[in-house]
Amino acid sequence: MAFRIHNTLTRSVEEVQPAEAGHVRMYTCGPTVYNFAHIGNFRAYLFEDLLRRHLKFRGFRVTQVMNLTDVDDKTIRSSREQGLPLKAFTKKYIEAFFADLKTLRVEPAEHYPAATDHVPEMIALIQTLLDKGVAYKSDDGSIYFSIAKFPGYGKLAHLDMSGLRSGARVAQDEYEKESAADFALWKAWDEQDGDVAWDAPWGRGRPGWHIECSAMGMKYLGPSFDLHTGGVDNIFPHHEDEIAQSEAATGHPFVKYWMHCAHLVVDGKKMSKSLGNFFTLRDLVGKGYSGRELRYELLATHYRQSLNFTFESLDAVRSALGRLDEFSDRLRAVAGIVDPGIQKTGTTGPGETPQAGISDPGYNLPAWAQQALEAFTAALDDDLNVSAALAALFDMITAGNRAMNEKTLDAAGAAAVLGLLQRFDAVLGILEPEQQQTDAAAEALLAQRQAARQAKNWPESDRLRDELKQRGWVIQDTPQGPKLKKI
RNA sequence: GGCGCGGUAGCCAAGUGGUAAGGCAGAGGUCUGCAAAACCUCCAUCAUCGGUUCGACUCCGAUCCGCGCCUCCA
Repeated sequence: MAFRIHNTLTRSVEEVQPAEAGHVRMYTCGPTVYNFAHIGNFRAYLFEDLLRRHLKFRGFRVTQVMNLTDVDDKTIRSSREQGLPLKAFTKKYIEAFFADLKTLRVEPAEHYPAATDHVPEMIALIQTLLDKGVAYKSDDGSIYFSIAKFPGYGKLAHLDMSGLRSGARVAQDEYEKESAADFALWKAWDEQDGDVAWDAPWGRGRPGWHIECSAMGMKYLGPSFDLHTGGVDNIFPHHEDEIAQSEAATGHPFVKYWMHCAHLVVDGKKMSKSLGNFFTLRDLVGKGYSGRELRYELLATHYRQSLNFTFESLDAVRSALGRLDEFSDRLRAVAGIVDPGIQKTGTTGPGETPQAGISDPGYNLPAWAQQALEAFTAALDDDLNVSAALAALFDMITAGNRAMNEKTLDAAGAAAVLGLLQRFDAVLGILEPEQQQTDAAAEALLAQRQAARQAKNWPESDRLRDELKQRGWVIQDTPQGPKLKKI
């Protein structure tokens, strides 16, 4: 089995074969840092994270670049409205972005280049395009790319540009372009830009949007690299234009595989502020959802399928994760690893922190776990079919719980399955629970209840259980003793 | 108008030319002092209408509905 992905360029599923064997170079379109990112944005970043993690799971070395677009119309406008220099304005949102990625357990990329730190590279690229005659300067001093000079234009979006040249849709204010579909490589300075400007050989101004990704992608990954991703809305014009300007400049194919994730909708509708269904990650964390829960919700749908975000399904995630945690706890108990979540009353305190061997997966794996590993791998190999991978995981949980009920899983087997879970989690990033804070008062009540139980004082025992429930804790009586779970 | 994606159980969501994964919720049962957790059992004929086929949810056509792109939105 090999890892196969859907390539937008060919509209077919292809095996991942990087130019350099075993090393994938990928460019993932990042945020425009003029605001807090919303959950739709993070759906894309989580898709990219899954891609990255599965590549690594498959043994590839990954070099990932994610750009930070810190100069564009909206960014300039907002920074001026707030009376802040561009860098000072974007700093806040860049920091928020990285904090949000951490909340969602996204693995860091190798490079996070900011557009404003790479203007010289962009100028050089534009100069090359001017020298080659595929770009031209308009009356106002802007530089445009002439799509008529690039025969392959439209190959990614599968657009036939001939129909667009009629001029019917040319906007009034775009008279300076030779063709309506030509796009800006460089925008001449105007008053609205304030002090946001750089000097180029052809005049003062700022780079167009598309050029940053070409310049930075090539700088960090080479003139030709393996993978480029983004949301479907980036296919045209952004990625189409990247291909045109990059390939026109270098004469080499820019990117081998293009992957695009579908959008997220909320309750079946496009997310918009006017509908009141627009959420940033921060909004949802504020409503009490954890990064882990949101990660699961945003990750569990296949990336090429539009994701219907609902609070109902987000609540379902909480239950599903609870079952995952329960399974890990049981495995640890069987493996003889003291679980910090299990409060043993009586002789054993929670002091011992054993480093019991999480053995190398593959050894001692029960048949059902081996089967799960194979199904899990095959699912993700098939264009990141994460839903099927999760199904394999849950099938394993059912089989594993059954084995533990029947006492057919020994300590070594349990340790091996724990090791397998860790391998799964290297890809999914959802299995490690959030730190559960301990509550001394609750533990005292738990001990009292245990004493009441030993005295067979059931009314008192039940009363204490109710009291704990009031405080947000539910009790589970296990063979290892009673356990507290946060509701 | 052009191009593209999708409509699968109460909700979320995979999938296949031969009679539908998984999760959540729900019902019954086992276990438990009672619970909780776990396990077992049950719970859909795949938008509609035609067609192709021995056989379609899966292929083709039409219709309805939802969503996206068609110049800077992941």
